Amino acid sequence: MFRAQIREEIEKLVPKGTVFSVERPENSEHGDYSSNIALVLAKKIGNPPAGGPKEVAEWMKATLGSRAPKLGKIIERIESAGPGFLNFFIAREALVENLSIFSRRGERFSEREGVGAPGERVKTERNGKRETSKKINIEFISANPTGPLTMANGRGGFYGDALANVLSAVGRKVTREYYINDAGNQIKLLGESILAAEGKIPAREELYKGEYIKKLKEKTAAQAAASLLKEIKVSLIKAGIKFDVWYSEDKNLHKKNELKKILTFLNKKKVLHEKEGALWLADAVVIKSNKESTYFLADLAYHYDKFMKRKFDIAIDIWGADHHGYIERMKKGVEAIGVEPARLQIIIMQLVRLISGGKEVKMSKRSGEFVTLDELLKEVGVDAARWFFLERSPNTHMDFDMDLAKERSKKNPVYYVQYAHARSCSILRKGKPGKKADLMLLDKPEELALIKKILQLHEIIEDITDDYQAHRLTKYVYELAQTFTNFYEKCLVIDTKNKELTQARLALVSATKKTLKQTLTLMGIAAPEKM
RNA sequence: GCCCUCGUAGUUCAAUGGAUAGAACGGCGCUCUUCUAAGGCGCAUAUGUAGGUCCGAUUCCUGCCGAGGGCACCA
Repeated sequence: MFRAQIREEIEKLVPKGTVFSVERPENSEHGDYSSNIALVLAKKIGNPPAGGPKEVAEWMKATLGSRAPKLGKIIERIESAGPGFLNFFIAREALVENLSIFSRRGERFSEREGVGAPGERVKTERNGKRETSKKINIEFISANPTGPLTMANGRGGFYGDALANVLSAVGRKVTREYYINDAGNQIKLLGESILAAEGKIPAREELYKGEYIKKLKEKTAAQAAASLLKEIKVSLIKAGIKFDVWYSEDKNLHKKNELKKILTFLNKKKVLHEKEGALWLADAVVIKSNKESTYFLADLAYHYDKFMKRKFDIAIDIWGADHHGYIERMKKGVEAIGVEPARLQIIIMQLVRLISGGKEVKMSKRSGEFVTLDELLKEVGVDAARWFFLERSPNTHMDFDMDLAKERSKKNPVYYVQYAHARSCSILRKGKPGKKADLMLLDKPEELALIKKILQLHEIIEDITDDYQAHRLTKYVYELAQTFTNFYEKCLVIDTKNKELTQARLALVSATKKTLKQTLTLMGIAAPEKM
């Protein structure tokens, strides 16, 4: 809200296409928002007025101050500072007004409203276009049904789930999808692994081992895959990860002859060529010399289905780090289909190292030595597991310390945040906020800091909508919990000697509680009312 | 050998090219006869290395060192 408005007003004054920042400075002395526009502008034009960044900043300050009635309401003052920054200080009236609008809203997001002030749609893509109606397909986990989900699948799983939550919260039409590789070589290997475990055929290096294979005896490959898929679904329910579509490679592509159709389509486009008896698209094989199709061809058919048949505007694929080499091929593939490659967004989740007893636990799905998602959840709980995975940026090679998650569970940040929520509930049990609180009574630094923090959720959501960096949620909600706790320490909420102030503070606590719960809900983490 | 990701405090991680590089855990010292002490306050400690671009680099580019992962007519 504030950030977008400041940006809009500045844009009116500068040449079109000028790239500048409006951000929250770390140091509060630098205002609530700050912009580097003077630095950028001084270089581009020395005019008006001729001079360096500082002069430009002074000019911007004066101009914004007098020409922007909209800003006049929300900005108390503008300062030019440092090497040429423009610092904006939000007026208390504006904070209070927005908090009061915010307080009247329900606890859940409404798709129509988006997040933030009611009636205000989230603007995205930085160019201000309203794109809330975009259809987005988000495909994640998609582990082969050749074994149970591992804890590493949890990382992409929780991340994808939270990202999907955020995108739906701003009104995107989100489809959560799990692609089931129930055709091809892996399934064949699964069948042979069972036979080998039964001693019917000799064991080989590439076959799956592990205890779970033994439990599948007597089953055909297809039966085993179906049974494993069922287990995967149960694990996902336990993890609280929801899917809208379970897309079977076998049923939706192979059985429907889609591979042949995509081949014909690509042939017509003349993008395929023959080499050494195989058929290629760029430097990847689509039909092997033995006439079998490759996984890549199936993936082309799958993405054709996503973009052309089901008409998704954006497809987000969340893959493990071991697939990074596949990105370029896939991008070229969708381009060959006739889809702008930017519509395919691939997020790579780096590998997770599991640390137990101070040592790395080596895992390998094929050898059957791995920690399953079920085991992880049983060990540390869903909330802690979600928190730790969501806390990290996708391209961080993260360590997951089991002992830390268990032993120090009381000091886990997730409990700190949940505790803040429980504490706010406890206060609200003792005093109910009335309808008419005079929020202008809130003027202590701790109160204002808390209001600002609450109103920031809107911007966090907006940022995630732009760049899919869902790990911002954990950082934000932790800061919110800290800001609230700080307020709690300094400001007595229920004060029998001052009923007006009590009402105002109760309204603030109520807004905090809602915001904590909303954010935790986006992350799929419980917000307990008592702890 | 080629490609991708990463290298920040004792540890695990933050930081759209911006101002004094933030947290948490661990360490040390304080702190409650007010609504949840699972709390609060204070202190110490960091950008692997050598260059380059820029008014400004943890961020972009190049070399080197180190860690992980990919380099199949597997999926």
